Amino acid sequence: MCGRYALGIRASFVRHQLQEHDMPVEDAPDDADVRETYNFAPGNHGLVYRADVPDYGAGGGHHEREQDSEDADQEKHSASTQLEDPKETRYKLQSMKWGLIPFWTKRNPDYGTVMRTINARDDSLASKGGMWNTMKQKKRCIVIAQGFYEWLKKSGGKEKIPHYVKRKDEQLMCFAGLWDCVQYEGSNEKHYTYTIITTDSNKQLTFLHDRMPVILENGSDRIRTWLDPSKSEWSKDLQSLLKPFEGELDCYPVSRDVGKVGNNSPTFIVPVASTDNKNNIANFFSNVKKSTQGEEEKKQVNAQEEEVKDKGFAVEHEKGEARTTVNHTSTEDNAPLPAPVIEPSKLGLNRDLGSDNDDESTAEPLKRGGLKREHPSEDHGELAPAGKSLKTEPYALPTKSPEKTPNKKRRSATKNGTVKGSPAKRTGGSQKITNFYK
DNA sequence: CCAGACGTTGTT
DNA sequence: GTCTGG
DNA sequence: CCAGACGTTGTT
DNA sequence: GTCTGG
Repeated sequence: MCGRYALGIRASFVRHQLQEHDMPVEDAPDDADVRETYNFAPGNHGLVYRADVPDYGAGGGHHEREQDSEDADQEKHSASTQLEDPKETRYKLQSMKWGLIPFWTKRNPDYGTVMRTINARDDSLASKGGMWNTMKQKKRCIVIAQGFYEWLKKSGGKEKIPHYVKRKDEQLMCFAGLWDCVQYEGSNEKHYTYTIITTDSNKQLTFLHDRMPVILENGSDRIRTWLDPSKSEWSKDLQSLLKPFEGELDCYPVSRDVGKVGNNSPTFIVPVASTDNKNNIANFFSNVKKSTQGEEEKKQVNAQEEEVKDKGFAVEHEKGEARTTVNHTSTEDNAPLPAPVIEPSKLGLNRDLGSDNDDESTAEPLKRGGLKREHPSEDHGELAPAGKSLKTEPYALPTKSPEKTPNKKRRSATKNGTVKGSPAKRTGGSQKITNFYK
């Protein structure tokens, strides 16, 4: 649950929104350090809101390296200083990578890859030990999103229909989360990562799934409690915050295209046609026209909807929702939240942010196609992805010399064993092989 | 003592 | 790092 | 979370 | 089926 969400807004906009909700932001990352996308996936760099406390383990903190004791002392000191005066606590937005890697991880083939740590169960936090132990005391945070996706499984799990869930008031969605900071052996680079806490679904969403992210009310005392760095010990207070969302949310089917991670479009958070979807565009039109028999109407409606999409006009329009008139400024960038107007040229455009993995294995410059539609004929050819000409390239990639050992064995990321060869390998340059198995 | 796990989801 | 299992 | 790969040799 | 990449 909650393995994909929408963050099609800029850090600077988020900062503004938070501050309007009495959530101060003393510092924020550059827009460029955050993956601004309607299709935010694990491994991407997202936005985390947290108390500005020391990283502690940040570099391991307890590693036997360098000025360890000096470091620890200093951190302890500044920590206690802050703990004594919660009112002086500063809060900030920070860019972090989704998929938590504990500070004690030794090397790259990380925990996040091997173990799935994009989520943390509320009940796992309740129990004593475990890997969340250190983080739940001093590294609680809020993960910022516009809303999240969930795939409804139909016909025995064969069919998966993506749904989008957002707040009714169009405000940012605040997930309860945990963060950590790690420095791998022999490196000075800090890696900040986070996880989103999940709990049981509320009644509204049980039809979709049995789990949902913990959503805290913007600017609420609950958020303040959750982020309060002076609460450095796990308590009933804190545990009791991790409950299913009590308010009502918006939830509706969206384009299947969101399933493919490379795709990105503001249409992903817009309702898609479906007969039992009250919010969708098709029904909007059918209400206007209110008439005629099924098939014919359907066709027309669909046609109109496509039209709407292509024109870049897509609104979820109904019951006079109070829309907080937002940065309508430049058409240059993605408009905040269910965009009233969407730049046509923006549709189906992948923002060229490159790979969002900060590992050494980054960069996959080619093959960044546009949004694939179900009806390719609609392509206006307006955007020809640069680098389409694989022909001219000698190789698909300047692959790092493929590791000669294709065995599955992975070196532990948490222990020091003696293994020769470079750590962390990914095999590149693979071609397509069809149906070997099965 | 050391070695190894430390997680979630979903599917069966 | 911390806890559990052998 | 979903989509997509799932291989080797030898040559550059 | 299972693992990796995004």
